[in-house]
Amino acid sequence: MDEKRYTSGELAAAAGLSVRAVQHYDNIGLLPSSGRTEGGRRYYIQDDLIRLEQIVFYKMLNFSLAQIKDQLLMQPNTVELLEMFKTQQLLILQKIEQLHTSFATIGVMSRIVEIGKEPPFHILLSFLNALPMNDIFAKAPNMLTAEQHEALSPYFQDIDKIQSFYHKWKEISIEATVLLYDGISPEDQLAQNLAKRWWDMFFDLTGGNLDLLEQLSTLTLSSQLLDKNKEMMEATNIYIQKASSIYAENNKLPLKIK
Amino acid sequence: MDEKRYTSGELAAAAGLSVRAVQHYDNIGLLPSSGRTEGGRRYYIQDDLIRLEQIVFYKMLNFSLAQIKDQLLMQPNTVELLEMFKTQQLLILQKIEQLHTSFATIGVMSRIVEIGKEPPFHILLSFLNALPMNDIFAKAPNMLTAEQHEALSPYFQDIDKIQSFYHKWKEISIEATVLLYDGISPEDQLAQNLAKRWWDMFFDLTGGNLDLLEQLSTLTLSSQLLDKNKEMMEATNIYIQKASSIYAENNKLPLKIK
DNA sequence: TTGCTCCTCACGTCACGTGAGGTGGC
DNA sequence: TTGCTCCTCACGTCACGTGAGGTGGC
Repeated sequence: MDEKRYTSGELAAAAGLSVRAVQHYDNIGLLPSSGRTEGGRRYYIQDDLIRLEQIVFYKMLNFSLAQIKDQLLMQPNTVELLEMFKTQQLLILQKIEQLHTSFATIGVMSRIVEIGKEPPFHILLSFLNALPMNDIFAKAPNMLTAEQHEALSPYFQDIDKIQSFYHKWKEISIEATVLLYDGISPEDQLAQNLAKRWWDMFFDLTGGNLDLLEQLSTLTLSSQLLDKNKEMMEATNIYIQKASSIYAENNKLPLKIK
Repeated sequence: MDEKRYTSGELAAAAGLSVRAVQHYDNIGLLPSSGRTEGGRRYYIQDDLIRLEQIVFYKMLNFSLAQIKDQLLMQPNTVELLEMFKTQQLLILQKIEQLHTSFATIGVMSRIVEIGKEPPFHILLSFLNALPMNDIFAKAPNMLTAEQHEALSPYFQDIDKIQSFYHKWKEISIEATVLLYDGISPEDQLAQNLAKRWWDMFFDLTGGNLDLLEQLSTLTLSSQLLDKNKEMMEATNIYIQKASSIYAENNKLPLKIK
């Protein structure tokens, strides 16, 4: 009894791919056809379709064809598989962080262009280079003092919360850098708007727990940076601290910053 | 008086690129050298460095070299520029969403592999295909009833909150689909754990405002899908509703779901 | 004169898309 | 016999990296 046979077109349709892609997978040995007809056409069987579905699935998880072929479909043991998954997740988080930085920076650019100013490319570029592009999730603990870490850990459980916090932190810092190099005073309304967002960011993280805010407001995420970039980060941090202090006083926030 | 001249190596170092990249930009006309020495070597002037910094900056914002050359550096007017920025931000959000889906799905895979099960590739793949891959930010309003929209809008101001909500929704839905096709009852502890996360997700969004939870819990994000995929989404939604109802009863949550 | 920098081909990367020109299979 | 599917080259995509073999410039 014969098994059901598929042409490459049928296989492609079933998996949502192009015929060309299926041919490509045959060529690189990722999904060899089960044989050829007398006329030289590829045919596939049921097992091939199952393998193809696994290929497509792993592709959607951002694995390369080489990884799929040589590692994922080679019956790895559980430990190896989990290892690959973890590595892949870290890579994905890093890409997400970069994209978020781009997103925020474009937002800043938009606001600059809207008010008819020339964007300070050099400053913005320095800032982007100064950002710790490595993932904050692995590094975050190293950026905090032990005291801060203890105070914060209950709020850093939820990965989305950390991300949200870090994204806001990045966005506010970029804008602060621009204001600073524009010679805008920390007392200016523009800086005070930033200061409000700064406080909101912390309120949001702690759910309004005031006890932690003083502790937290000393948080700076400058890590191992080039000296030149470090200087710029420091200057930005100081600027934000100043603006935040002024905001806290004016709005009688029940806390103070050194 | 001569201007300061840079060799391609100096320019590359100043911008953090390779010499090869600078040569490439010359070749494609993105950054033509200001001239050649008698020996045939490229040289650049101060203006070239400024242009290069703009190029590098836009590259970090995920624009292509072609876009940078033909659109961004061609002195576009404000409207055109803002248009490009907006488009780019949308593209970035879409990429982020895809990456988040991959991240969550790998998490689900890890948990399946950890308990020694065979991953249900076919099911997972169908689920991924059923997800509205287009950006939810443009589409979100269409997925809600007018009533839901009114109730939710105060909570959808913060883009990070929407993202966080959507990511959790995706993750829980994937896991629910797996449980469902594994024949696990909604009363099972595994499903009840999911139900807890489901409620937590809503509590988190509304900040604990109970009035909205009933309204919200009817939320389903199935949009324009293929019929086959729609069926699977519906089944998953019903499964989650069941598990959530049971959870609400058992834990005496002050609300009920139809 | 000795290193070091920079030069120009030209192929490789990654996952196919896109013709061109030909033919199998119902 | 007529369409439609599938076949094999082979080049194109994107932003360079990486040699190979040669030479400018201090």
